Amino acid sequence: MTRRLPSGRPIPIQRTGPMNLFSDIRALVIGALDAMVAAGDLPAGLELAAVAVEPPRDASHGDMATNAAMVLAKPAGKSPRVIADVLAKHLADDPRIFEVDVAGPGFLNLRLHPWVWQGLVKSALETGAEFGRATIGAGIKVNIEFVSANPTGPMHVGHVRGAVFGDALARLLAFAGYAVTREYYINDGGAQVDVLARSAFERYREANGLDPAIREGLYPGDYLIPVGEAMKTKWGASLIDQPEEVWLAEVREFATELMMGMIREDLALLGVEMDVYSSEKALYGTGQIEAAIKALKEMGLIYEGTLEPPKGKLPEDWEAREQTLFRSTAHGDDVDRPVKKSDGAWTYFAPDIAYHYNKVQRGFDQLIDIFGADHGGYVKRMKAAVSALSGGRVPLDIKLIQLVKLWRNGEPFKMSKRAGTFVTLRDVVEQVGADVTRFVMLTRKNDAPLDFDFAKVMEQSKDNPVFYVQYANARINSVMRRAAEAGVTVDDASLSLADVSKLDHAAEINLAKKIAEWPRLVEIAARGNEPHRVAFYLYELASELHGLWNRAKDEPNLRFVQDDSATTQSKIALARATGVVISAGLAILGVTPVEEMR
RNA sequence: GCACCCAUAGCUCAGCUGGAUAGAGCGUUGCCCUCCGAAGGCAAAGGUCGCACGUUCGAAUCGUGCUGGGUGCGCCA
Repeated sequence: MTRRLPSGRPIPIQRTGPMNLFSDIRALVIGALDAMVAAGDLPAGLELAAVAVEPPRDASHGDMATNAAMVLAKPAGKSPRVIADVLAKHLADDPRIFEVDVAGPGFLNLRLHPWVWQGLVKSALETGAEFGRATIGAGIKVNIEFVSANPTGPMHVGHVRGAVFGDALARLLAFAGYAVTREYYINDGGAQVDVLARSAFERYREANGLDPAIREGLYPGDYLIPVGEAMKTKWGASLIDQPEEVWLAEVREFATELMMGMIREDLALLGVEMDVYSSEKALYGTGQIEAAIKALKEMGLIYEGTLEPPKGKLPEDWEAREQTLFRSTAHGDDVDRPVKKSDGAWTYFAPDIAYHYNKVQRGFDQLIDIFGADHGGYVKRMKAAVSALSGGRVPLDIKLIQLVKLWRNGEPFKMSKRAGTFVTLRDVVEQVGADVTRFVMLTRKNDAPLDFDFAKVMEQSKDNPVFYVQYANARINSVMRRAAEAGVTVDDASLSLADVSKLDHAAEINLAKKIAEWPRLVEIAARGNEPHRVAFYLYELASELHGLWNRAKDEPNLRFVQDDSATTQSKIALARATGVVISAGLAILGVTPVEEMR
């Protein structure tokens, strides 16, 4: 039977099937509202942006709910019930709609025919890994700057969360249709790289058989020993008796480069790859800082002045001094910020302004910075600078990443170089693996602190969300193997032709409904720059699958593998569609799906 | 003193550009293993969403003011 629209026109066969059912149904609602305007039931020119179609909180209310009648009641000057009643009649004409009812203050609850959900299983199989890919990004060029750890040593556990978050956000936005650039800002222009050079020089003396003098304030880490040896290979003993002025710049560059090599390796261990590495040092002496400050000056945002001392916590050596200041208060900041120290040298903020100016000039439509929570004080001034330098065109979103609290043997512990409890990124990845590390780091909102317990994240039980999700995928693979052994063809092409109308049990439809939420979830997560939503969704999806599985103990007709091979195939299609979404979700988190639990 | 972040069940946390009776896991209590994988399953109890006003048809969600915790506040990066 050919399905027809209310107009009588046959519904065109969709090659890929529905993708985002929620936006499809929202389009249906908008269309119906337009028809109501045409029929004079609603005034023209209504703002429809607030009309939403969402899953109801309580599943007993139906499959989807729309608030259209309530948000339009006031502007239309009609009671919500009146609008809802007419709208319901329009919606009921659509072949996908099984039932519409008006509830509460004017909600419209929709129930869809089972074939809509069953068809979605097919869509997921046909589109495979692309299922859920969104277009809301519309090719917008977004730059995500993250990690940006100082190039003075290996990455430690404190850097891991930001690295994982940034990378997952990049993957998420790419999946949502943005053109994403991952970028690392190398802080190689400040005093800390001089300290690095001096520390490396002591290890160089050590490599030449002399006692290293690792004074207070130098970096004591062993990781500099190979740097000293590499210096010996390069320079022999020729630098040993030279004064610092002779070697500092050269050694600084040499050591920084080796540190960056180490950091790149650390990132690779986590599966993080940057597209661009930008150097702070490269901004000095090239006129870029001066150009950025000049641009601000031309807007009247740079002046010479004296800052008020902070109230309540007056530094002991406070002394009012005139400095070059950026009028960040003109763009939402609380006080103006210095771009030059009192001795005339640039503050750290100045090259940062130039760097963000550079990103704006490279043509990015949106900037995202990922900072540690301790850099919260920089948010307003950085936003002010970007707002000024882009003429308000380029939004800057700054995500602050809260601390990770480490637990071992049920006891919290703090990192300390002296106590030997300094935990490197490498330590973490080698102990628990990159997949577990990544998943766990993404099971919290970025602005909530996170507990990381080395024992718990490795635990193989349903209490561990990593395991729970991976186990769901393993179960899917397990039933597919069994089905194949029973002689059922289970490749995606065959499965997408399976008779999905056999999936008529409520528990099966519920799983299909959860799958249907995936494209919508991608959009919501991308809109808010919130990759953690993917992790929570995957947990819920896994939960639906496990629920169906457990239910099959009492109801054998729910088992994935049945005597009849056609029935098996349709049930495997559902399992496989779930697997497709789990794999797609894990790919956004940067986690490898496992096929078997061992 | 000021700014930013946080506050939801005994614990750890979700909660969708404001939506209906606020959810999950752990823990507690009670049942259940001949069953595609019991490294579990089913069910129950458990909440003035920190407090108070306000906006709204409707507030955990938005605004203001408090309380409590965290982070930061020129001459570090």
